Amino acid sequence: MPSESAAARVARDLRERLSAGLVEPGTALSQTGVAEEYGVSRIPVRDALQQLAAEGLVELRGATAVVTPLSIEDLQELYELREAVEPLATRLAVPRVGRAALTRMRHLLATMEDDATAPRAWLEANTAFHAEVYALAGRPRMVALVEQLRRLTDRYLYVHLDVIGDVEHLQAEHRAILAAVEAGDAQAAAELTRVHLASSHSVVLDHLLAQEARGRGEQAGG
Amino acid sequence: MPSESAAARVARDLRERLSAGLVEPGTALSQTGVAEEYGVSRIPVRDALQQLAAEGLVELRGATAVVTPLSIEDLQELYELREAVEPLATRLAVPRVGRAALTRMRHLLATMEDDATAPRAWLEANTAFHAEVYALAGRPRMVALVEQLRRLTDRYLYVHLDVIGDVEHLQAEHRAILAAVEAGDAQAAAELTRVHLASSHSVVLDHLLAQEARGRGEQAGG
DNA sequence: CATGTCTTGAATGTATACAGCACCTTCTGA
DNA sequence: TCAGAAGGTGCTGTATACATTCAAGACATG
Repeated sequence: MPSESAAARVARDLRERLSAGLVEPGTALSQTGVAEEYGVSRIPVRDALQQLAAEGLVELRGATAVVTPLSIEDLQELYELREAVEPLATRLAVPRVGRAALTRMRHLLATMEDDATAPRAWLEANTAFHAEVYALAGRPRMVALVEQLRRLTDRYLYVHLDVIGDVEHLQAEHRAILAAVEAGDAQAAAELTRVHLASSHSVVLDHLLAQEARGRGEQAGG
Repeated sequence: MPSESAAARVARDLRERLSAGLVEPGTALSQTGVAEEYGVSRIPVRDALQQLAAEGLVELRGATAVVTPLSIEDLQELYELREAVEPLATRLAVPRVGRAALTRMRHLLATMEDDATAPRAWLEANTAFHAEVYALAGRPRMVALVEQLRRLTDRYLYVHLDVIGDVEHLQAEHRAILAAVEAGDAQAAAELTRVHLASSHSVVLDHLLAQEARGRGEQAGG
């Protein structure tokens, strides 16, 4: 057995590809096809797909696994859940945030504010910035849930990669969150996190709606 | 293929047994052993265990799956999550609650208040009572999460089955929730749900602590 | 030309088979 | 008697093989 099982390898790679939106939502992932693609048998693929299904990245429609479709309702629900859980995780974590985490957060903030940072790197820094706080909540299930929800929303973000990093008020919110965390004000940090999530939701939703309207326009015009 | 796959059957049965606390937490569930027990091969068992691991009922410690241990910290975290999500689901669902659901809820309330109801039946009615509301939230992911969290907390409840149904203020809270739902007051219903969860948490925690103290006493005395 | 049926193919669910690893037992030597 | 090594036993991960089911397409028929 290699250092990592084939199932884990397939799951990790597929998870990355799916949350980065590299596979069209609605695509059927046949066990046979995935197995051939990764050069393994169907058993580890079954394991991987099962896990991804549990994480919500694929749906088991009857027998076959299909990449979970994107929808405005789903996006809404995901952000509702995040707005419920992430402020809570923030509130629990703030009293435990130490010097080292704050240093790393400042670094990540600087990376995000650097115009030279590519959109994809911006998104990764953004994820890491928030994860720094959550990791200190000492709530393993909560952290796992937050990561899972973030991966699911990432699929919506990657569609609009070009614009997300440019939204100035998101950056301002990051600075405000960091300030509250530094001040040890858990309640404020939690509320700022909630507002920040609402902002993100609104940014993505706006672009999604605009895109949809554009799509309809083209359809009607062409 | 039978009407239901072997993997689904094993998963459903194991899930039931685990959330009912019929298997000692910490027990290792070997694929081979479970396979023999259900008279199937290891492949469907792998699928089932994988799914249960994703639901948090078992932990994959290295290679083997062990029944997730119970702990006061875990109970705390589970209730923190439930208190974050269930009031939200309630708030979203209340405007959609119709006549039929209210009737069923009244029935379930009567069942719970009937002294002839056995503890286990009480717990099932309790679950169904709350599920009536959540199901109408129109949030599939949220509902799945709530069910998952409830199953995980059930493991703690079943340990103290004999006392849960006797706590009068839990019954009173149910009546209050039903009243708020009937009145269409989403905000009140949500807040009452949060309080109700805090009550449940406290009831279970008290008994868990008492049991632990008793255990220590016996250990010290014997 | 539309429609129903049959056939063929592919994909899944599952069983069996094999290889590697870990832990435990046991035996040997000091 | 105790420490250490050798063997065995049981587990997992994975590949291969087979039965079953579902779907699509071809063909006959009204």
